[in-house]
Amino acid sequence: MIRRSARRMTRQRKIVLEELRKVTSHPTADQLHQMVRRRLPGINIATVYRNLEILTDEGEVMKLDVAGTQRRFDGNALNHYHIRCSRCGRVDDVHMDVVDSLEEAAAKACAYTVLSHTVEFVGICPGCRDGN
Amino acid sequence: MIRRSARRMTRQRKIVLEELRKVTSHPTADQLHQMVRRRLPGINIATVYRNLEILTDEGEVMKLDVAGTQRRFDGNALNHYHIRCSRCGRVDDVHMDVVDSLEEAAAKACAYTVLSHTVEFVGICPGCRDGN
DNA sequence: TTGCAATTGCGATGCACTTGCAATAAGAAT
DNA sequence: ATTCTTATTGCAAGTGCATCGCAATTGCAA
Repeated sequence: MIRRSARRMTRQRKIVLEELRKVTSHPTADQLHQMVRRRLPGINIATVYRNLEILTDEGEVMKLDVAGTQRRFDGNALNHYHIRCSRCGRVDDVHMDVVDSLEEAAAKACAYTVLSHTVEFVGICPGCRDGN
Repeated sequence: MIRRSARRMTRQRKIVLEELRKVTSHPTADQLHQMVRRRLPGINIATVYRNLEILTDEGEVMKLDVAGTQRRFDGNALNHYHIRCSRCGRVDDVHMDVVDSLEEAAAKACAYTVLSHTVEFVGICPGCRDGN
């Protein structure tokens, strides 16, 4: 019988999750590493990556593979849309309804079994637009 | 006066574009490199990358920065949606209408100037589903 | 034909992420 | 509490994709 290995709630994993949940920004792994380091100075970046992978796997957090740039992470695992600033790379949530009907439309339009969808908007953030 | 440098249609650039237009798949840079190499054995991968960058810039082709995987390229620069197989990584077009109203909704829901959007579906392709 | 900047090929480099491995430490069993 | 198993960690080295510096080449306008 295939048994998935028991997960342990290590200090590292706990703090990675706490710090990610604490912010509404979408930090990259190394930004989060900096944040976590303030509470756990010795933690290694590889550990942060490994835990983010596991937490994503468990559905606790969300991995954002945003267009061609560095991966970012989101403490909110519910599907929601994002917008990325094409000038500074910043990523924000877009507080609009998720359009689940897109998936039905896609299912009709291709031969795949559709599982999920993501929407990414690209634009200019207020900071960049208003010149800073 | 700022003058963007004059572009030259080199043999390399021409063939990169032709090969990419020739297929409906969404090759990665190195897949395209292989294809181009059959006609131009000496071409370097860096040249392929540079040309894809320039052609994207000119709106001739589209760069697909698909979720966390290797970058892919699309000979069709008009906005359309894609679906990625979560098992094999293959990417296909989804022949459904582009929902431009998403951008209006996003504009209302955040403070950005919205420029564009992309939708990516994730699913299981027929080949993987039907067991191969 | 000439001049020259855009482009190429090549190797080196960068960057983000992953992995192998020995040491450490959760947390279940005793 | 103590023991035991094995998941997890820190570290360093490794990967893979993409980019860069530079000298040589080549479009192409004059």
